[in-house]
Amino acid sequence: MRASDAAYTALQDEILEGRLAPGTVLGEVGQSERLGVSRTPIREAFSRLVAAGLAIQQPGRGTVVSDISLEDVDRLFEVRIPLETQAAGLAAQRGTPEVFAGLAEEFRHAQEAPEAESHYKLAARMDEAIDTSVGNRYLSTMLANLRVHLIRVRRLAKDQPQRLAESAAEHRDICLGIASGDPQMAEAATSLHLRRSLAYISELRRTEPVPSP
Amino acid sequence: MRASDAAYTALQDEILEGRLAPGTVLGEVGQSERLGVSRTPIREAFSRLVAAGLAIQQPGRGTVVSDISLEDVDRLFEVRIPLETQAAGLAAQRGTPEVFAGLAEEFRHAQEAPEAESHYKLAARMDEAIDTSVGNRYLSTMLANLRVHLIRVRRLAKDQPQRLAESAAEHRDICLGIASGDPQMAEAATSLHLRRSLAYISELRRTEPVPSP
DNA sequence: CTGAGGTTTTCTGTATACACCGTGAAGTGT
DNA sequence: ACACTTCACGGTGTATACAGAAAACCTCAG
Repeated sequence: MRASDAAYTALQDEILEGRLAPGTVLGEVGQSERLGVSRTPIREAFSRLVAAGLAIQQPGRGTVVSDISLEDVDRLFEVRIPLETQAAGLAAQRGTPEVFAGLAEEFRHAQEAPEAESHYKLAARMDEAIDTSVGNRYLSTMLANLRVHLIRVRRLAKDQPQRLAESAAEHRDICLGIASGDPQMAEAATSLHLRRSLAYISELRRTEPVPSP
Repeated sequence: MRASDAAYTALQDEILEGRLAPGTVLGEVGQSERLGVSRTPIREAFSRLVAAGLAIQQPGRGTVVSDISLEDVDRLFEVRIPLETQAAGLAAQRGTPEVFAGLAEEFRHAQEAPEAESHYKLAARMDEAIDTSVGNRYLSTMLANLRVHLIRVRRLAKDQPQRLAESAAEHRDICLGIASGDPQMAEAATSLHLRRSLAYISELRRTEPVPSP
């Protein structure tokens, strides 16, 4: 493992988990001392953080953790909905039906016993299956970039068990649509799922406008 | 101007212009001597090239200029069509109609005297107007990443004057759709333009499968 | 002539030293 | 008392030196 990779992974995890709050100023020397590596790998890690959108470089002040709020959810979904819809449609055309039929079955089980950790694990496997089925590196890269930010959003909108069960059912519909080989069905199921997710988060935002002062 | 920025700009230009052919191995020491800077800025430039998808890091061999072919056009458009369609629709909802009405007028003039340089300049201005109208940094970032690759594709598919005139007319339709404030009209015009562009490039590929041995 | 093993060379990854810029604070002059 | 200037400190940007590893080449044996 390269030191720069380790530094990037550590910093990314801390930002995604909220341990490094938005607005925190990251100094090269400070982080190099804290993580026990030289400034060179830290610089590379900072560059990658900026490229991923997790931090921004302010001239003269240094690198600061980028801000994320529930307001960004709308803008994230404006990109996510068309991209994931397209991905699902292409997966329906090119994927192996048995793979997604199996995933649908797993989501059926997950629907009965909603649990956040395993749910997101399973959803990640579905995303991976779609990625490999589509076989488009440009699409995969963009979706990967998006998912990093979605992890931060997920922290802001803590899911309730009821929503998790609904989400599992919607994921199952997506898998069934892909397995059936019908692009429009897969696209419709994906669009429905994402719009319901967005509606759920928007409802949360309306209920409690400020989750953390 | 930082040395790392200069190095990145120089390398990006050379890759986009084809002076650095795909498959070329870029050594840190070689490029540092050629560009007259140290290895440190070169390393940062390489990282940005890899992040942009213009180069890939092969373990042990170094950084090589990524391959681009007419086969990639299909995959690029699989991402471009949904993203640009979404952007046009959002611009129709949020943009200033007068701006796009003015752009439509400019495209009408460009349609009468097709010229590649000014055409792409004008198209870039339209993209910029859409970006600012939408006001979504995630969408803007992804479109910017895409456009880098589209420049390389443009080199492979040299436009004929007839196609340029058609393209100007299609751009004009997009601007008129956005100016009218009708998202669906803007989306339809965008989808039509992109699909016709793709069809034109696909026709080129069918005609001359190997543009450069 | 071919293959395997060793050596050499060149590469990247990391650490560190130095220079420059920007900012902030303190002191002085008005 | 306020404002302006200057000095100092911390920061990033860049250069370079060193270590480890991998690949290519050369040599020797079969």
